[in-house]
Amino acid sequence: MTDSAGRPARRRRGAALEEAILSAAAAELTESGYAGLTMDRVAARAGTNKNAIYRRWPGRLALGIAAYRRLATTVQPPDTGSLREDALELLRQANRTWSSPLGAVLRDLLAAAGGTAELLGQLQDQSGDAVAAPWLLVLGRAVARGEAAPEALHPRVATSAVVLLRNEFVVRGAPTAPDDVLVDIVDEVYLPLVRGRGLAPDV
Amino acid sequence: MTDSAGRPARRRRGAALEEAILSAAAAELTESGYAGLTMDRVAARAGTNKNAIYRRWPGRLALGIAAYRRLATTVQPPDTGSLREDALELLRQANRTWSSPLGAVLRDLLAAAGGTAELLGQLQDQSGDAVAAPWLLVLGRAVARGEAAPEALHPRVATSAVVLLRNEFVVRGAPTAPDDVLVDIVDEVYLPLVRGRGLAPDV
DNA sequence: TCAGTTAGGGTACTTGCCGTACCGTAATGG
DNA sequence: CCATTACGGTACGGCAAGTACCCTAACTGA
Repeated sequence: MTDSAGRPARRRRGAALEEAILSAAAAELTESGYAGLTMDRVAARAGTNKNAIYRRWPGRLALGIAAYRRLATTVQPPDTGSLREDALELLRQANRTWSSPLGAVLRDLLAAAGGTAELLGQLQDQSGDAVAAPWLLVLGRAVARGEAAPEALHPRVATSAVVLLRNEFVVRGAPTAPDDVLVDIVDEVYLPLVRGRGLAPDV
Repeated sequence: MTDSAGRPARRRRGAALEEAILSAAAAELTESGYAGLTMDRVAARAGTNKNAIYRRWPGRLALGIAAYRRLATTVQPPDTGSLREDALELLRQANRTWSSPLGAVLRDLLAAAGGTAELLGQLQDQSGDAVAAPWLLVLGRAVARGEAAPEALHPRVATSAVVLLRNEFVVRGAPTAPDDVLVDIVDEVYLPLVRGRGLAPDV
């Protein structure tokens, strides 16, 4: 016996079923966003039912986060030899991510997690620490080249550009940030910040 | 005839009814947050029914935004004579706002508006432009005192501190940001940024 | 003053989705 | 080969958004 999709009647269990559920949830997430991620649809798409889902995840949000994790792409740290170009490239990558449908998903998940540190932590790999690493890498090279002050190797300083960019998405409803904005952030904020430190400590 | 709350049986219309609805919605928002803002409860609390609400606002989100606007407090720009203290005070005000129940409401509303520029614009008065003004004011005074470079009078530069603080709330689930973080933002990012500009234009 | 019009009030209903419960049965492991 | 576990099917209960009607109070202007 096979169903209409040709799925064998063989009953899946354990990892195989979990894989099918996550895959279906990820597909729903990309097609319809988090708002369209309903338990019924995921179950139907995975060829199973809600029991199997609730046995693995406590609710819709947890499933959404788990499904998102397999969609998130990792950042590729550039190495152009110029801090300005490296920073712009990182911002452009971030801009592409945030302005893609996946960016909307991530924003919805962050909002749904809304202060639940436990769940937020599972997203932080993609939105927090995983973001800081490439910036510190790029900035470290710039420091070695003398393009930036060593004091700038500070997580908050290093990631300030991408935080400012994210603000564009949160406050403006911009579907995508124009390249001007990225250039502005780099030239008006980021480069002056990482270069011009240690000027006059006490004013 | 009066109902159990003592409301006169006189049927309210127009502005009076709208006021009652907004007032009820604002109360629900403060007590139960945006998640607890249901049309039925607002209608019951206002002593009316959902018809009157839907005749004025297209949906729950629009009502939530309208109700939020009457809860939002305006920023009081400090003038301590020191940019560092002014900036810290502005950050502390922002920190109080974001960490209050109202902050959670604002975050939920921003998320629910999620890219709808039209609705987002109605919140922008509270989260965007209204934020920039006091920072530019404070920074303008600092420039006059010689505490900051004139080039720093740029909206993106002037508001960078508060944007970084907001990031703490979005990424970490922190209910409130420790004062250390505010000091860190001011000393490690903001002051170096607004002071140390115009160092070496071409590197 | 008195129709005629507008806008509230009351209520019931449809739809959608989360989360739960129950039961029969296939898969698995000893 | 049987006991146990986990999946499939299905049916609910609950809640909230949004819609549809109908009745009636409040306003409007001739």
